[in-house]
Amino acid sequence: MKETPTPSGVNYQRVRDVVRMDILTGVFAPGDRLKINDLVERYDVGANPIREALQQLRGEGLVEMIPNKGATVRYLDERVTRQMLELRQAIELMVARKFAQTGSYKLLDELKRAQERFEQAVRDGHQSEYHSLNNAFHDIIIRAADNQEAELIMSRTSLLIRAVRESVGYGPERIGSILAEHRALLDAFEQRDAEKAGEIAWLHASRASDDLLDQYRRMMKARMRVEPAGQSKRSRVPRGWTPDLAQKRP
Amino acid sequence: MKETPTPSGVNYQRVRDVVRMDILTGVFAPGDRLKINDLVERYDVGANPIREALQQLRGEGLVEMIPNKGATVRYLDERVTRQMLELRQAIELMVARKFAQTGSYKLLDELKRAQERFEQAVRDGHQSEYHSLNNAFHDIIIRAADNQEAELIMSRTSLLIRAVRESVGYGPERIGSILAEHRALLDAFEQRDAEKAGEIAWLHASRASDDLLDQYRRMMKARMRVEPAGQSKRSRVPRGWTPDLAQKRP
DNA sequence: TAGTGGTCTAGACCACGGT
DNA sequence: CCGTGGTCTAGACCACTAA
Repeated sequence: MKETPTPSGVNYQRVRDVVRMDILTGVFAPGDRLKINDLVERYDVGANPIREALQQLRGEGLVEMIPNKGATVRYLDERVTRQMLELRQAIELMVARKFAQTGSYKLLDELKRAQERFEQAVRDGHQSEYHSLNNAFHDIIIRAADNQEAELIMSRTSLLIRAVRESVGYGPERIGSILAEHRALLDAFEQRDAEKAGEIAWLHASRASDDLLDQYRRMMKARMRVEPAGQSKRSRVPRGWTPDLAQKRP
Repeated sequence: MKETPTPSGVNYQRVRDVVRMDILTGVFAPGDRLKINDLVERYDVGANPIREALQQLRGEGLVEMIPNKGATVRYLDERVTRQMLELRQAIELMVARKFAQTGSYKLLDELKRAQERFEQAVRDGHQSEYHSLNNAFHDIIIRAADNQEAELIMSRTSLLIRAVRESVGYGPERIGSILAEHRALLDAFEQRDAEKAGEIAWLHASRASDDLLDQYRRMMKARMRVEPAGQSKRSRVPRGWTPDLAQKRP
């Protein structure tokens, strides 16, 4: 038994990790209030580790906190989703350029093998593996850029975007173009053409964005039809709650 | 008869804001330990608001925290600085493309006026205004992108990079090319040429990066000469530390 | 005005590093 | 194994809101 069921470390880390997981697995839905007392009971620790965990998750963009009002699971509206996707697009372009310029042949080989595995899975119709194999491909490129700041942003936004993505999966025609775009990217890398690689990555990310935003809108529309007023499992949102949390002091 | 000369809000926010300011104004230097007890005394609050403030600053990238070891002001080595500059470069490209595509003529006018003010200040030799006028120009472009995520990253990294930049200023030849690059960017915007605008912004950011990293290395070398090898990053804080807090109770 | 729930303090607890 | 300093708990305090 090498796997610990609960994360290790000091309490505020454990709470942070398990709340993060609970948010990402849908135990807490977007908009749900995260009350200190509920969490105290749920995780059997005092209020302060809870508060610190929530502050950290706020820093990760998973949670919104308002002084004297409390924390809620961040609600991703279309605008914020678009902003994240644009940011990812910019980073994808940057790391692609950098890979074309400085990526070692060893990494290029690794990338080719990742693509091979992806294509094989598609030929075999193993849909459940698409997402992780696609991620594996992009991770190699990103990690090669030696930019932890960018990596951090990519992984954080991945987590948030996964919530939207996980319910729908890829359409069959989209998979085909993903593979084609990856191959074009590999070509550009092999030619050491940074600008071309960047453009392909940019376009690739752009198509992925359009795809995801499409699905997002479809999801919203369906949800609206089925469930006019959402009510979550544990903590209910107070009546008259407005999802407008974006208020900032200029 | 209660005044609030210090930032308002709940304690952990006040502490966060004032510690941030103290870091950025050099009261706390990179590598300094931020001990809970010192801060408790300095700001006259309990440990927990301090801890929460530090957790938030950690999320902003200003502070490093290690469980059971404490917090230190984040030390920006050359690698991290480069990573931030690359990230900013990617974002500059993205927002420039977006401005060329969707920027209103009103904003374009605003941008031209900002550039005018910048050029005038250079003609008049008002060096102290260069930095803020340059920022003003770029801010217009970034804000037009309607991307709070990207804006947040730009402003956070600005704060961190300012610490390196503030000591040196711009060389006279660099200022000339900055102005030329801005004019080229304005041209591309006017032609609505997104790709060209992106490339100019990319190159512009690239030159700024090289410039800053150059100065960074020069600074390090000078520091090394003054303060040779000695003890490494451990125990950088003198024993009888206790900063002269003349500003504790104004 | 009572209730709910976020915030803060005092002090106990405990991990680590030095001697 | 003692001191320093980070972590956590219990409970008081206080902001907001519903009645």
